[in-house]
Amino acid sequence: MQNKTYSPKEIAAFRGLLQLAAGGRHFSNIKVQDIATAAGIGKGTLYEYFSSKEDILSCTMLYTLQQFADWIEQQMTREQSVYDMLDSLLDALEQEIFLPVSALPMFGSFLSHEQQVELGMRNREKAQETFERLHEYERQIFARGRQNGEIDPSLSDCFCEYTILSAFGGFASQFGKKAGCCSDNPSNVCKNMVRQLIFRALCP
Amino acid sequence: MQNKTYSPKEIAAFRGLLQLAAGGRHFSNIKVQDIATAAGIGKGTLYEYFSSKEDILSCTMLYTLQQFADWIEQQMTREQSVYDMLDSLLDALEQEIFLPVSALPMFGSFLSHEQQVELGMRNREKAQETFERLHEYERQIFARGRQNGEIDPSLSDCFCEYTILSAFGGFASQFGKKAGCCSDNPSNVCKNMVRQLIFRALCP
Amino acid sequence: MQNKTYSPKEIAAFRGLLQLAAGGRHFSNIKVQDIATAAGIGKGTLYEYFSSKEDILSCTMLYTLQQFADWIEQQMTREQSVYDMLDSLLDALEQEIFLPVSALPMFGSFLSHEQQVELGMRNREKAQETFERLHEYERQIFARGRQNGEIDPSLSDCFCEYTILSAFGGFASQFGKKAGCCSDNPSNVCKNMVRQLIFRALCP
Amino acid sequence: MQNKTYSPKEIAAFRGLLQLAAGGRHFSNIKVQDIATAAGIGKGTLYEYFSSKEDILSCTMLYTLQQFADWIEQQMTREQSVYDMLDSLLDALEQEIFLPVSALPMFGSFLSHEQQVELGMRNREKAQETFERLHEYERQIFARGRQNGEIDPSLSDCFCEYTILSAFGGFASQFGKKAGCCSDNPSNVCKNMVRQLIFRALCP
DNA sequence: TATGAATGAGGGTTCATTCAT
DNA sequence: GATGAATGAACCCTCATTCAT
Repeated sequence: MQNKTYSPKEIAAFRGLLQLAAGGRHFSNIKVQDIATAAGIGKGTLYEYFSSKEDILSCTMLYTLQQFADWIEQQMTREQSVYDMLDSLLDALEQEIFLPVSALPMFGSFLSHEQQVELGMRNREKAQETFERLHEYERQIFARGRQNGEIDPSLSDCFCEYTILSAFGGFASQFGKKAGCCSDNPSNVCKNMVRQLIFRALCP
Repeated sequence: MQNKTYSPKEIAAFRGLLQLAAGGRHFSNIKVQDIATAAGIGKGTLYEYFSSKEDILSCTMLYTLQQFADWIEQQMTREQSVYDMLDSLLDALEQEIFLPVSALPMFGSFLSHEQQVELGMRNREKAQETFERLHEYERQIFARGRQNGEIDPSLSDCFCEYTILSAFGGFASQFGKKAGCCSDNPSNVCKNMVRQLIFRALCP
Repeated sequence: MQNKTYSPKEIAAFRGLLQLAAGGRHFSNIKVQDIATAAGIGKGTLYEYFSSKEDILSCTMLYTLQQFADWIEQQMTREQSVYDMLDSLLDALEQEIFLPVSALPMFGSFLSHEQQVELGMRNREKAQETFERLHEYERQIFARGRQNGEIDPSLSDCFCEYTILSAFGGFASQFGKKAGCCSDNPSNVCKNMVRQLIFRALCP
Repeated sequence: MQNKTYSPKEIAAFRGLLQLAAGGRHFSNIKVQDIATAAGIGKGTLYEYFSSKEDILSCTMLYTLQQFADWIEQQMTREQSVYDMLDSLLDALEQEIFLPVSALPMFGSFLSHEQQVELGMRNREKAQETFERLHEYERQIFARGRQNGEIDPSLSDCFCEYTILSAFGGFASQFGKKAGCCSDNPSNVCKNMVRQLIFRALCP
């Protein structure tokens, strides 16, 4: 239950990588030197904490998943509606509280399924545990949404999840393009679209 | 207006690359030798037709965009509802008529925005032209949908496009995972979810 | 029974490595680039023929063993005394017919026993076969020597082999020092010492 | 004349390195961390006493040479035959009194001549002095052997030295292979072969 | 025209050395 | 004094690109 604690250098590496990923670069195009520079540490130092470049990715993803799960857990204690929670999430992403929004794709289609499966080589158990934690929260949130009348009770958890992931996937994609099709404050427009898509798709 | 015609070797290269991308591999992880092998031609031959590995990608994307635009154009001549057209599209993707469905992410969030912008190095004009063709079709389709009562007239083109791209992005992502959260025929379940998401998000 | 045939590039690599080893450098101190340069080919080319730096060593050793076994086989057909054969061997080494004499240590104490055992990873069978061929020749030569009255019949094959390896080991070691303790033509003095050591140790 | 005295940490480093070398590993394959671990001290501490990895080797060699010269000097005071002294030496090596026998190659062909020359960077004078001491003892021992009728008077010091070095080189090499060609107590067999080779080669 | 052998720039990784504690 | 975390030069190896055939 207790999350692993990370050394400052490890966290620097995580943040460095996420920052680079936020630039839209694929992991294959990110050099170890880039991560080191972004983290403000020496290249060799990375290998004191990680066994390989792949390991950096896998640990970064686990770290982020854990941060995200912790954040969700905390949100769940507040008595808020599903859509309020969604707004909090959009704000948190934008403020890069636990993840630069632009790094989202790294957790989605950016990774091949194989890579996502391999994610855990070193962390398989922790990752599995965290995934299950997140799934459990998800189930609770959807259940609450159905009770509140926010989510159409006829919709399956599977569809709800697909809706949300798609909306965020599109969000990150649009966000990356900065301007998108709409001209004034792009961030707000994007957020509104995410909110609207999810609302329309899930409301009774 | 006239699409460039491609030699058999070029088409072999396109199909080879799309086939590899369909495996979920990112372009950076695909070797030139892999493309040559998948295309059934020699590695050196690729360089007779393309100036670089990047060029292969950019030409493949243009080729696919053109194929897609041609397909849409053809569909538009038929008097079908927007949702029928959507079904045709889902079938076409599944039958890999112009694009292995799993290669879709390569055209979406898989590519950084920078890469998408660079797409055209060699093909900028052609690509721009084709994008505009597609946008024009899109506008016509959305307009038709609003007239038919299939699309809520209060929704902007921007939101409609975002909805459709998100749904397909999620589709490709789920498709790549083969099984997904739902057990029986995954392809049908996926298609139903795409259809349902778009319908619920756009209907009046 | 048929030795593998080698491409010109492979042979160039073998000769390049032996030439470097002849300089007395240990394998760990020889860079892949050094081998490539000594062989007169590109660094990348080496990896078209060998899977790793270790593989270059292991193949070079097998090649040399085979060359040596072939040479011995050929010598055995001539009706010469054991000491004449010894002289031929000393000459052949000096003329680098199959091995620069200074590279001899590479086949002796230069390599740890573990390395010698691992020698064959890729070539284990071929190496074993060649070692056995050499052992068989050795037995025949010692037997002939005993019949000729050149070798004391009371001496075991084991002691004879130890004597010869020690003498050549010392030879290579002295040879490497070029001058050694004796001033005029060092090569001849060395050769005479090898001959004398073996003769005195083995004669009846 | 007075040997340098060494601190306990220096001696720990010497012993650590010799122990590792006894495993048959070449100096290039031994990491500084390995030496530190084998010596039971911190890696940084090594650099308090030695200027570089090379320096550790060079000092270890000088240390061992001095230990050896002291041992020989002590043996010379005893009135024993050359062959008795040889036996004492074989026993001492086996009991690792001043040098693990398996580390012998490091002092022989294991090192390129260049390395042996460079040995003294920091210790050139001390090393030269010790070498000369050893040479002087050697001369006295050979002279005594000739007087005793143990060594053929017609043999030069040069040949005698070559014989002994070769025999020990072969000894170390065989020793490293543990089993060798002879099955029962390998150590005894090896020692017997050394003794026999030297005896047969040098006796009148 | 089509090819793949050859290449070397560039990447991931190791490890001798330094230096703050 | 003793340490080991931090470092980056230098290594092995990959792979996009070229070019002789």
